[in-house]
Amino acid sequence: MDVDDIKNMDEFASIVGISRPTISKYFNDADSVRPTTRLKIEEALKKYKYRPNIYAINQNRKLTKNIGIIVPYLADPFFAEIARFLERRVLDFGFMPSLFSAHGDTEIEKTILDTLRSLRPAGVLLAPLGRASDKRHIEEFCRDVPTILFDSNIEGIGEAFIGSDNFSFVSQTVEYLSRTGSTPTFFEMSDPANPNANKRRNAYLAMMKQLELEPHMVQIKGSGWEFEEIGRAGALKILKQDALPTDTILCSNDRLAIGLLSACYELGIRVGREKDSELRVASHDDHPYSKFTCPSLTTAAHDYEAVASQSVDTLFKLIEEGGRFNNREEKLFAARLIMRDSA
Amino acid sequence: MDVDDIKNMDEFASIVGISRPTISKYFNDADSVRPTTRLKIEEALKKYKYRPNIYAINQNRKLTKNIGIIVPYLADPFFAEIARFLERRVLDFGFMPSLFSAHGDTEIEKTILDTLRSLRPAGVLLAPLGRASDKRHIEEFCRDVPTILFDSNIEGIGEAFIGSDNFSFVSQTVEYLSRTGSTPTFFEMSDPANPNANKRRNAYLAMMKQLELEPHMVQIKGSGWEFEEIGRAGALKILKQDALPTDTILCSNDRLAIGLLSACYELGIRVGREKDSELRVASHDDHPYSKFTCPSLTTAAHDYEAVASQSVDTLFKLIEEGGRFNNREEKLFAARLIMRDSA
DNA sequence: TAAAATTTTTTACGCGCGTAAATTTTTTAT
DNA sequence: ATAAAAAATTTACGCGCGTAAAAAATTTTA
Repeated sequence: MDVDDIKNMDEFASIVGISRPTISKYFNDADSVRPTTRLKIEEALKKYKYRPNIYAINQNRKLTKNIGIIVPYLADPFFAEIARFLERRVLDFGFMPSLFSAHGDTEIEKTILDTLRSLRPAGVLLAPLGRASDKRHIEEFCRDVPTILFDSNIEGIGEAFIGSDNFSFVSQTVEYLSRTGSTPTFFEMSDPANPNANKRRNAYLAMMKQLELEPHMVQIKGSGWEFEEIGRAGALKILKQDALPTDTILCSNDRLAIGLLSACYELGIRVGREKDSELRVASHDDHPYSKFTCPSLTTAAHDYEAVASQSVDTLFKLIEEGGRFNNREEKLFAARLIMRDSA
Repeated sequence: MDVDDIKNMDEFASIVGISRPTISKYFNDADSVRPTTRLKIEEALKKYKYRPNIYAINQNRKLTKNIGIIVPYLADPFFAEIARFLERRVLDFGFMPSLFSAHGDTEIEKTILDTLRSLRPAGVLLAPLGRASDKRHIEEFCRDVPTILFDSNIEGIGEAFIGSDNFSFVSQTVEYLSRTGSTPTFFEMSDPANPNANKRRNAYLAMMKQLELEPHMVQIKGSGWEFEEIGRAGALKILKQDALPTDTILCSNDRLAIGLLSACYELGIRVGREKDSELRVASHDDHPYSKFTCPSLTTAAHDYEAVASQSVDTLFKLIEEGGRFNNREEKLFAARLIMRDSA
């Protein structure tokens, strides 16, 4: 008989013939009870499919089994992808991920933080908006909830930061481009909201200096998270003016590059590393779509898996240690150069 | 003084000088208390920033304020986009959205359903995987939780379905393509997991019959959710064999088209409606990236806003009516033809 | 100003489970 | 076999809030 009108743990306990506290213990850690009783419980579980009430559980536990995951913009496949890895890994630890997107909006990010606080999560993985974030708000949140920052760093906020080593990204692309052709011109937004963008700019300048090459920058205007459109509009303007200092472009990120490549196509500018090409284009991130641009995009790839794993592992280490680290760790992962047709 | 060591509603009540049941009433509906007391509560709320414990609330309410949102694949920007609209609208109703992605996996979809059941949500918005879904599992879920299906229909499951009118999509593209050039060949996966794909195929055949044109189909192999890669691989094969019946392609969806366009580019096949073009390509969905393909993609656009609004509105109507409709409504929205450069 | 209607308070109980302490039972080691 | 260790049980309390019913206070209406 498939009876599922079991209302509470008491009823279930009396059906199994085991006391409620033991059942409770089982649900907190299945290995903490004797194998024979565990078997009895699990057999009964299949017949009667009872589940403890989540709200009653979390009301009494000091620590819930929730892990908050916040990304700045989920419509960006890059974040959707990393969120996927994070979710999986959180589930592996037997915790429950809750995914939120700030949709590029400061107020939404704050609201999410407030909401999350009331969920009393065991920990939070936060990729902040960046410059648009309300730093004080985040800081206050981090005082109450064990939080790991990823992707975008905010100095001194959160118990640790896991991200990508922007210098590794840019040094590889710059080295490759300058070795195989003319000097790369750096293509970016003039006033980027993301801290990685600034680090990439600095890395470009440092790398050019190191190679004793003259740096060139093209900075386009735009705000918000519609990077493809910004890149496209900016590129159309620059290309029509014929204002490119060199015939090689290094984009700050792939989404700008996607926009730039569409502009090149529209203007009939051949992009690639072949002889009849007028322009080479490379970029950073290995965006899920960079394989399908025209031509396919040479780029520096994140190690999604590593960043996600390290973030989650660090968070659980943090939780185990009571929510505080003695010193704020920063772990950065190197890039892997992906050679495709655009450069 | 900014004191926030208020532990429970009792403490807060005594600080405000109002009884706890009244405070409780206020949090359930701010308008249900006298304006003067409401003011008193809200002033105190600013000073002491107390929030009722979410778990204790939901334990005793028959109905929580949670709304589950499930999409099949969040790394697809189409779903990320519609999820954004849904979240916003749910928040407007004063409810709390919880977003989940099945990541294209049947088991994950089932797990999400089980998880969601234990969250006792007031209602659920579900875009199922499609053919890969465990129909019985979903059906069982729908018996317990008021559920609206969107995007992908499963006959008879859920209290209503909100989606796009595939015939409207395909009829517009077919009509346009056949009027302005040669007969469109339908490009699709041979064994699509999504029910919309089947409806689009049927719509294509019906429309061709209506126009008294000979239908042509190119069906490529592939499974999973990496549609761009599938489209690209399939297109490379077909194009290399020179096996296209006509010089106009209508893709079942934009993601396949993105892959196809990258294959065309690689093979040096000029796509567009200009005289020197060899191929015209059109598609359906108005994917966020279809504006940036090379050339930009002529497509039929979803009314994201309308589908999202209607879905949420219908869900709340359902909740108000106690979780059951007398007859299962199906509401379909027409497409809008977006003319770009590819056809 | 009194009566009627509304709001608030008081009182009291229950939700489903965590958890601690003391006791009993079962398992493992000697 | 007996002692020691481990696991399970019993007992009992608390978490923070919803909610119902009755009484009291306030506001509105006549």
